[in-house]
Amino acid sequence: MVEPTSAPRTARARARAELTREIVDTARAHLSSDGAAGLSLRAVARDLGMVSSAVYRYFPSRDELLTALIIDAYNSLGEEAERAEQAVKRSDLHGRWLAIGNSTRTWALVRPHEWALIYGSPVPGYQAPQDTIVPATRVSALLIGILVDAHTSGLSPAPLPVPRVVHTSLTPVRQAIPVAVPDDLIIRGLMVWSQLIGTISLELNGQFHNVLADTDAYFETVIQRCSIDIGIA
Amino acid sequence: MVEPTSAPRTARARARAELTREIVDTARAHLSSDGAAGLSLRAVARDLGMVSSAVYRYFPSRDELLTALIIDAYNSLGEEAERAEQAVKRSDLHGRWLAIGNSTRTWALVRPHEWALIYGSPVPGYQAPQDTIVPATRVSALLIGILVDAHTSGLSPAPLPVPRVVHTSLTPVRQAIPVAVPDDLIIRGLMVWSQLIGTISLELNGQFHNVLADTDAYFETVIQRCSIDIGIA
DNA sequence: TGTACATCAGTGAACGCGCGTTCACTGATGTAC
DNA sequence: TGTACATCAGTGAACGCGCGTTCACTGATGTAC
Repeated sequence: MVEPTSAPRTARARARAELTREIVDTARAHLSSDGAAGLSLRAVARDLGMVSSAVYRYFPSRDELLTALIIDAYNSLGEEAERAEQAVKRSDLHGRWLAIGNSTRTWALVRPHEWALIYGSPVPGYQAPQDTIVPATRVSALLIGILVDAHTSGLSPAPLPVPRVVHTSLTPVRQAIPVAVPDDLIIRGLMVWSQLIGTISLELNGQFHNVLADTDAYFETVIQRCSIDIGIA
Repeated sequence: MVEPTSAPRTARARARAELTREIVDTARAHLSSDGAAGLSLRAVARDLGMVSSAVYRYFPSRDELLTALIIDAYNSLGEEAERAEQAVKRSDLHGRWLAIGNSTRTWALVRPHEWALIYGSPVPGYQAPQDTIVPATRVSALLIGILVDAHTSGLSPAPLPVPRVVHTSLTPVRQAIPVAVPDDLIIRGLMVWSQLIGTISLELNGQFHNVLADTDAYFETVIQRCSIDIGIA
């Protein structure tokens, strides 16, 4: 949850922690019916049987509540993907990737509005603060781990040439990768990540209507082919 | 535009066509500031110097106006992509694909909110009607054209096996493809299409912050690599 | 060509609703001596 | 251990705002004879 209040002592502190959680939970439920733009403090308060102004004891504004929801969503997805990935034998790079892909999609299908919150179009008038950056990277960190392992075990595919401009453009990501990995592999990783997020978003947004009859089967094929692209099939 | 009023005779009809267009144009402008969920009939009316109820002479409800915007957006993107693709020599499949990719991204960068309207998360409480289906397929129709040409000129890459379930799942898309094309190529096409839409959406949603310094260069590499995947590099 | 009637665009008031946020307040809980 | 004071959660009223949609109406434009 958002406030890592370590072992609240007093009754007051315990009540506060609990209500904070209840507010966030209720807000999350509202997301499903009205989307992020329609998230309303008053509606949340109503559901909890409190007066709308009372919520201000817990969140200074509607946007802070939104931020809490975003952070929670990233963490929830991150935990799910980590759990799935860690259940696979370390040496099974292919299996680790499938675990990430499948758990991410499953998470998204269960919580389409939370997915939209983190990977959908930005909420107008809302600017995500710095606090969301770290939780946002948990899934990609797992993918980076696989790429690094693939590289150090010499599995990577024959690299394609990478133009100088693109090499330079990769400077920011490279910060997030613990060891030196070839530009080509980074690009393959980025493309596979885009493919994953993009495919899930297209499915959730209904763009596969009149295109695919069975999105489960298609998705399975997509992640299988992605693992060929990064040389871990 | 939405109403293909062929040669309006009377002054009244001409005025009506013009005002309809002005309403849509104004609504489109409002999209940029507040997003689709915040689109307001009253605000549009105010901007046009009319009373809010007058808009109901032109659009029976807010949702109809949204529908008009969606159809316009699909058509605008479709026209742009078609123009770009048709400027390339028919035999240059690689160039045709680059034209589609680049024109689509350029269109999206200029009109991020219209992009969100058609490829972003669905507007809560709004259900797109049938009228949007045809304009929605213009870009993918161009891609299908390239795939067909690649196949008939024997350019396609060595096909990977496609599971039976996936074959069946492709039934709906196959309706949209004039000639018989191998399952493998259809899947490659779908993946390339997802890669295109996904990459552009990730860029617009700010997911490449702290990842890529130069998204132009990265995108160029992505579409180059996509054309390898569909065997037209 | 001129008149009578029908159609239509735009007005202005109203209905009923929801929202975020502020503020002075009461009463319960926690803390320091 | 008991009391005095400080902190805090929650109340209820209010401010000022915006929204979609309906309706009876006026006056201009179009049409049929």
